[in-house]
Amino acid sequence: MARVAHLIEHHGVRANEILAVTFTNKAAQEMQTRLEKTPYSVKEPVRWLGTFHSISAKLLRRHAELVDLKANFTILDSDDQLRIIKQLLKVNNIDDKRWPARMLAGIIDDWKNRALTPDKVPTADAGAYNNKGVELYAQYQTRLRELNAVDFGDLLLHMVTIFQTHPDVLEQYQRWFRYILVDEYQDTNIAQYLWLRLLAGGHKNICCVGDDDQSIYGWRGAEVGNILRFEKDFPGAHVVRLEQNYRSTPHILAAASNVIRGNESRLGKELWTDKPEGEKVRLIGHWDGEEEARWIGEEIDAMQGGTRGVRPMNLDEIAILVRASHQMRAFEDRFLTIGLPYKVIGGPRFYERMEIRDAMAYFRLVVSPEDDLAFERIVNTPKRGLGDKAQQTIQRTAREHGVSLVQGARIAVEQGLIKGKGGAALRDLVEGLARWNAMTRGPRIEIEDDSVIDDGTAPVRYGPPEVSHIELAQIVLDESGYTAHWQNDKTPEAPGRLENLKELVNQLDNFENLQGFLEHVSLVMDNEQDSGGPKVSIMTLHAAKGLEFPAVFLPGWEDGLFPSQRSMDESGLKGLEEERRLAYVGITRAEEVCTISFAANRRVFGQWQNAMPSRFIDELPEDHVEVLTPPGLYGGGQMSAGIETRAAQANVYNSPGWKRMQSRQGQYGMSQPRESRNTVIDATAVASFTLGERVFHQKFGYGGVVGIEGDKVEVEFDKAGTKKVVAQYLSAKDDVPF
DNA sequence: TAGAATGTCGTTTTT
DNA sequence: CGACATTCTA
Repeated sequence: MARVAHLIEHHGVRANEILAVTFTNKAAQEMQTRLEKTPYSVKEPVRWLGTFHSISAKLLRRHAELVDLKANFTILDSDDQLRIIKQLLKVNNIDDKRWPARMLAGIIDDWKNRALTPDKVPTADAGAYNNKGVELYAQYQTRLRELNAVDFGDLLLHMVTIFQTHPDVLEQYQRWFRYILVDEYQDTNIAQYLWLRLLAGGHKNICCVGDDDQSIYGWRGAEVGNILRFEKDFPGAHVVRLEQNYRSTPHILAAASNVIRGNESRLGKELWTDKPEGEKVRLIGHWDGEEEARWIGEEIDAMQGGTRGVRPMNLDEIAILVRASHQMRAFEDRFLTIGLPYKVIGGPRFYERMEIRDAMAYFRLVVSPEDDLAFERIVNTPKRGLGDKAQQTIQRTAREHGVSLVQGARIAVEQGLIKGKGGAALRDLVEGLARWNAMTRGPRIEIEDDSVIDDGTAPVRYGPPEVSHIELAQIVLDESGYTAHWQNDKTPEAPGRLENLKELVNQLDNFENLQGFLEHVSLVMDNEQDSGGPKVSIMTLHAAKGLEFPAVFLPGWEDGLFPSQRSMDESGLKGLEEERRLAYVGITRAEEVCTISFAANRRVFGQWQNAMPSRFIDELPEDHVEVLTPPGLYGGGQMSAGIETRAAQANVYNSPGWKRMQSRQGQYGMSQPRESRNTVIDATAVASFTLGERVFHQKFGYGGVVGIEGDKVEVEFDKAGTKKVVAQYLSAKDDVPF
């Protein structure tokens, strides 16, 4: 960052000649604030600072017509994307059981990450998705154009295409962005790399910051090769190695270094620091995931109260970093019960919530009535008595007339194709949409020819709207019945959803019109409202990239979870090494205190499963780690309490009259617990693992496969939940005394 | 058509 | 377990 400021200060570079690119919005914000805090006198803001995606979106709006789009295209999220793909599969008579839509979405994303348009997909990939991948990809792109929409991948891909096919446009931006700065370069994929290389092609004033040991996005097409090839791409590049670390204590640094040493493919570097020694990295094992959450909760309390032997910590200084987002739940549950304030970062985003997406769909339709996806989403939300049949009628009418769904609906209403209550409700909706759309503009002025219909081509202009976009948004939500829908809803979530809708409308204040707002929401907005004082952060290791915290907890270090079994199965050693880099990233997020933990037992899909401690734990340097549990047994003392708790819980869930309201997206109504679930057993066994020279023993339980140094006890359940020992290769309890 | 019951399957990681 | 699809019922 200082580098940017330096350019501005000493080389007469103007702030708006700089293009600064990050991967995440958080990093962009961070850059912005750092820039403001810099010792240099930056007078004007760096205007072109943002993520690859947000900058690409801005550029693409200027040149949309070059790729057959209109400037007001909508940006689809992965939900919309999936819906379109499902529709395509249906049209093509493809069984999405055997060939899931998700898979195709992944393949398409992958191609887009590699900057491959349908015509450029290499023949080697022709077999993808049952030989139909490329064909469907082409259809998908066509459909997106029809909808005047792009997905995330398109934002970059379209810009690369434009740069490649329109040298004049490219040159304009090469002149414009005379200096380019890229953060986290090790995570660029091919599309991003081309994007950068094209833009920097003329002047080659490009500065990239990155660390090959922190490359954790291989699965998203990131190419560490980009960073290794940098000097070749930009001959004469000056490489600066930064090996002094200003963040972590020596113990933490040593732990991280020792783990990452296990990787074979790396450039290799030795980090050092002149920070005071601090405390060792701490390691603790637990009986199960709930105990782990409980223990961490207590630790945080103690840290906050200053009774933990380290300086008193503010909740903002503490983070819990998990491998997979499902791990977050145990912590949320626990922290809610003990009233510990927390925030989930990078969890479900604000705009991904059902009510926000519904509201946005209404806004989208108001702004652009041809947005069929938005129409499909809200025709029957709130319930208007328009079921499958009615919706099919609308679809058919639209198709017959070659018009959008809204138009189709209007025709269907006029021709009386939909009878009864549904018909009346649809008429209301269609009329409402027309009315609201008209409210986005003021009165029509400068009519040159009365005979010209306002179809978008007529030379008409409008005065300023009479209603502000904020009022309009409120009107749309109220008149459509959407607000009432949630007011009448009795589920416990309803008040929160109304609250969110209010927040959504409030946010509009920061924008000039609905359009600008829609763009912001789809690209930037997250659920961080940062209100109500300091909070513990809970996030994935991936989301923690680039961040730092005085105190970090790293739970769930079990083989299979971390390193992730899937990563190892799918990518072998490469996968394992990426997992190890993730471990490295995790440890190095900590400035002063780092606590690693694991649990012997965890519930997976409602079944108890157990796991060995992560192999990365074996790679921790003994001298820099303090093991909190004595080398006897991990979590042993908790066992009986654990089983009692769970048995009690199972009784509640399995009691015959027990019912529960469901109130999730799309689903409604009551559901009963199923017999075969919530099984509990009390089988225990012991396994050992090593840390440096020392051997530790760990007790497992709860059934499933119980591992003992290669030998095992297997337990199975029948439908009624009766336990049965399938195989017992070793007598568990007798082997290790405890 | 809406709601209720039953069936099936999945947990990496994200802009 | 819980999300989602499918099938059954009023």
